[in-house]
Amino acid sequence: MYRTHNCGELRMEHLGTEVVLSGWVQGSRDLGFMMYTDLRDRYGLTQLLFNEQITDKDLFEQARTLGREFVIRVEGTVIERQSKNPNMPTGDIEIQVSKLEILNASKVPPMLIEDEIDEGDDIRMKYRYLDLRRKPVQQNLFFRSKLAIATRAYLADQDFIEVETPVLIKSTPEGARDFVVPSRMNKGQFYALPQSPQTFKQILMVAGFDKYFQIVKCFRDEDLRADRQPEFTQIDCEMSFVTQEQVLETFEGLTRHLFKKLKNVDLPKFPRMTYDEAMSKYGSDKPDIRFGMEFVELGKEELPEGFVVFDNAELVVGICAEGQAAEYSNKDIKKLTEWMQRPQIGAKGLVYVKYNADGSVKSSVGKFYNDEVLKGWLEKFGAKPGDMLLILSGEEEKTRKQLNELRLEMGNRMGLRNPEEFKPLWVVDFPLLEWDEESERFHAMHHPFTSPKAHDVERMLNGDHETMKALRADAYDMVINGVEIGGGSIRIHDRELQSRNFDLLGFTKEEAQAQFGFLLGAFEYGAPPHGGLAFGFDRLCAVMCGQNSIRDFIAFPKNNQGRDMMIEAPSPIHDEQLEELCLKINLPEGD
RNA sequence: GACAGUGUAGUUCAACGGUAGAGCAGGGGAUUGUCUAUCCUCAAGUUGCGGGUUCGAAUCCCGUCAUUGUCGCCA
Repeated sequence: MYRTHNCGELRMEHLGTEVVLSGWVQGSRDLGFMMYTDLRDRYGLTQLLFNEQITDKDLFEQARTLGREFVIRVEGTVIERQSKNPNMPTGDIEIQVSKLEILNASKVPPMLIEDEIDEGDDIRMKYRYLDLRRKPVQQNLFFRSKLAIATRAYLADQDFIEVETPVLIKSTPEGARDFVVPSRMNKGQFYALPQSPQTFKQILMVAGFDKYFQIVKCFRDEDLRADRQPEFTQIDCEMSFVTQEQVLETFEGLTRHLFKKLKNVDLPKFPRMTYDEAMSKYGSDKPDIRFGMEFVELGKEELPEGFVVFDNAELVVGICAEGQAAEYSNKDIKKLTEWMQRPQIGAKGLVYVKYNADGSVKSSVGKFYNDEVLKGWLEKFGAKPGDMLLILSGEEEKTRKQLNELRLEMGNRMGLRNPEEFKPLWVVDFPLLEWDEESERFHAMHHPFTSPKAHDVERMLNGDHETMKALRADAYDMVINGVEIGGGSIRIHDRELQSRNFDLLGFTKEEAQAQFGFLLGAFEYGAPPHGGLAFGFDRLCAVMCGQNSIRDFIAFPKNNQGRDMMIEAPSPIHDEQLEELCLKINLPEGD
């Protein structure tokens, strides 16, 4: 037998008990006359004692050979510590070891298995099996497991059925780039890995399953970020005979349940915000509403002519940073301006107006506007003495986007983005279509099966180009703390409307038939009204734990280049494999 | 594809253009209750790689690779 107890459970009540423990050597403290060794497993740490006066001499010498991360099995007696450690759950007891067996020695590990993570990502990923021994990383994965189990339990209780959908499916040109898999039996042809089970879940609705969910891997071959992996997990859901309202209520219920169950947090009813409101107040379709600092636009009446930059701007808009007037010297403003001018943000400049504590006003555009005008701005922004306005101008869409970045940065600097605080909301009424200047055609903002709002159907069937841009969809996103957690829509279940949508998206009848014929076919045999959504499961884990990177919630994540540093994938394959698949590698020049 | 940062001992980081050094880890020793023990001591380097400038390069320049973050991209 390897163990009678784990390394986290022994207490004073076990005094005198003969126990067997197995685990990893965390480290040893050799005081000469006695030696302490910490034994670790997933449940905790237990101190082993080797005592000159009691321990057999050979056993003591054997204990001295133990190195970090050796796997050992010990037999011994639970005894009370003479000097207790109140900081550890097992700190009152220790094991007087009578027998030690080295199950497996270990090389000196390249990193310390301690809670504090100091190493760079590359070494952590290369030795992920060591990194995963760390408590904080293990806790993340336990959290993820509990979240998945709680999700299944909740949805199953609401009569959802979990159905697995295929991983080898068909490539479609819409949306993200597909990962493709060559088919040996169908030479020259390829499967694609699903970007999501979208069409399958709709088919399941046509089949009458009514309420479906799946915790499922999805694949997108796009560039990566801290919160984006090439393979990631969704809680994918679909329901029949529901309105948008019922979908939102169902999954707001799920989210509230998960926060209560895993974080003991009672979330309030989620506020709703239209896409247009989110864009005009926050410059983002995923606003972080843990703090205010909402956008305020300056119109013609507040902007007498004189400052040519503002005079010619499509939009002049700013935020009010409370109590920051005294915090920013000219030099700080200059640095902030340079930060805004980085190519990633691309602002041309940044205008400030300081409302000093003594009531005086100072501004970078003081030359162009008198104090009366500036005070008018301060009033419009609701500024108090001590506050500072930060104002941008330019093309409408770009300027909003830039100000969003500035607002978030100021929120960070001012400590307004508390990771322990959770502010969810629904963003609703997304546009149906998005005009793409490059390809000069419409893209589906959500996906090609998204239903327009009922009152927009008529306009969609008959309207002109500008009308199309203004169409709104029954599409919605759940946002928590500025992170898009999930999104979905009511789908089109009417074949005519779906055809029109494909039309608008620039599909010919033949293309639509070739890509989505199976779904269109299914829709001809009685498709129920349906809709659903998908949550980014990795992101939900990270947000609930107040972290930005999803990598620490994935057991074996990939790096920025999409490489698995531990198994060293992707990798070349053998010529025989290529031949079997009728593939030839044709690298571009220079590689 | 673009921008920025990083790359030095196993690891985390220092080092004005002038002898590459410290903490942790590791080896050896001391140590009568430690708990990230402590103290003494030893060992450890292609400064990512390739060029260039210079009397002299970890440091400056060019290229390249790796890595992180961001933009583009991600219906």
